[in-house]
Amino acid sequence: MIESLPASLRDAYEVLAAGAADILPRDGLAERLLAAHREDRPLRVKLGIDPSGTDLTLGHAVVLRKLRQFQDFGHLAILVVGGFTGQVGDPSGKTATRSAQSAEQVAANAQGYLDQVMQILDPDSAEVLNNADWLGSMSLAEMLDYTRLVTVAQLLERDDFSRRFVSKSPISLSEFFYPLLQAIDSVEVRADIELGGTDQTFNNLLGRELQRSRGQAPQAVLTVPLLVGTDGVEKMGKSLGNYVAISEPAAEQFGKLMSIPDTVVEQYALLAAALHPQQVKELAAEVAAGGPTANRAKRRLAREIVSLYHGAKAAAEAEEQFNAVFQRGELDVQAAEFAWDLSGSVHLPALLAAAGLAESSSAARRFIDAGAVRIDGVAQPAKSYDLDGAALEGRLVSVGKRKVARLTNGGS
RNA sequence: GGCGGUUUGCCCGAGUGGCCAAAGGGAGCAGACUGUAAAUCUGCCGGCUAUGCCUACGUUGGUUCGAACCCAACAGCCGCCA
Repeated sequence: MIESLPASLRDAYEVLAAGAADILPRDGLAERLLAAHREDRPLRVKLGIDPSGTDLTLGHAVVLRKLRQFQDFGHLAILVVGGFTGQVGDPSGKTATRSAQSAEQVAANAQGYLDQVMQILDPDSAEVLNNADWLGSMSLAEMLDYTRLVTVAQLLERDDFSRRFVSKSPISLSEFFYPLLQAIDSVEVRADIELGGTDQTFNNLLGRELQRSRGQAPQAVLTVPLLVGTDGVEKMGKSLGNYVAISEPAAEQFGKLMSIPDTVVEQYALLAAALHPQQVKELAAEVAAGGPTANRAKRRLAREIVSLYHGAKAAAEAEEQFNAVFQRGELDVQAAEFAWDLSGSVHLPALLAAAGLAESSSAARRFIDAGAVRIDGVAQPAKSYDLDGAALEGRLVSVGKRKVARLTNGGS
């Protein structure tokens, strides 16, 4: 199948298949690409989204980047907002019943969420639909008709359900409906392909069944893997503090990306950047070479990713700032200002805590004693907690290499 | 419903009446080295303008000059029985 693709589709296939955790059925993607080519129409590529209030991270962005690639090859992104399913709560990967969101909450979250999503997608070839529009008005008879296509045994095969079943923790009937509802979406939007994380595999495959029953060509399913966090071990997530948010300043992103372990550079290049699979291979080889070559490769990766969200110019500036601060050991001259009463004697631990450079004044003392606190780059001696305020005005105070503030006189 | 066990800091886990802000490990943070990578070494890892004070060992109450440690009740978790 893949071999039989015309040359013009080969490259598209290579790019679109790159980084996928799974493509089901195996030749489904190639088959759909061929069909679109034959019929001279764009593919309808579905992605279900559950707007949450949070900032998008590079982890969330993986599947969106994949969708963007489809757009770049002329296909149509179909975003299905879970206005209805959000009220049910996705049981995927959960070990307990998930708290459902009200329709109002979903709507409130949707706008800010979509704004972020559209930084990655091309809004001109994206359709945003809300599944409340068809699920909300569906008759019970119609619904029951769909339920005939799924058996309980099938549902129980999913490991999140089976684990809960075995351990006798409750599974509400509404949760059983979730995969079905999501599958009905595929019928409604006539999806050619559905994207999702690996945890969505079951739901997405169910879409095929329902489509077939309604006389549609079953969608191909393409799942993407989870992105590992900047620590290189755990999955990227807010609670672990190992994430890079797409809305973060360029310099922050650059720095965080430079700190990822070598072992995950290839993964990031594949999943978080917009590089051709060929370029990813080159990058991986450079990292494996070690030394300065590896460093250059990682820089390139960081530049590529930062450029996606802030543009090439900002990425170059971020790298320059990185060089200044971490390579030449200069202080970040663009440090935020912090106003504090500098008349008379100043208690440094209290100042550091108030400026957010330390979590508490006790922690600030520890930093001072450890030699991590510098004033204009000069390490503060241990146990020296009280300083003359007049000598601090306009100075740069730093804790470690990342936390810096410029002091100004003010405050109460 | 009955009996037994268990509950310690971000996580794991020692401690069973004063020497306990609580061993050890992991994670994390800082310093040295470096490619803000890895590996390695060192220090820190409850709060407080601080040679002391305060809060903390599931919750509440009690015994005691003194409780993470003993007692009681309650709650959570685990096991056995019904």
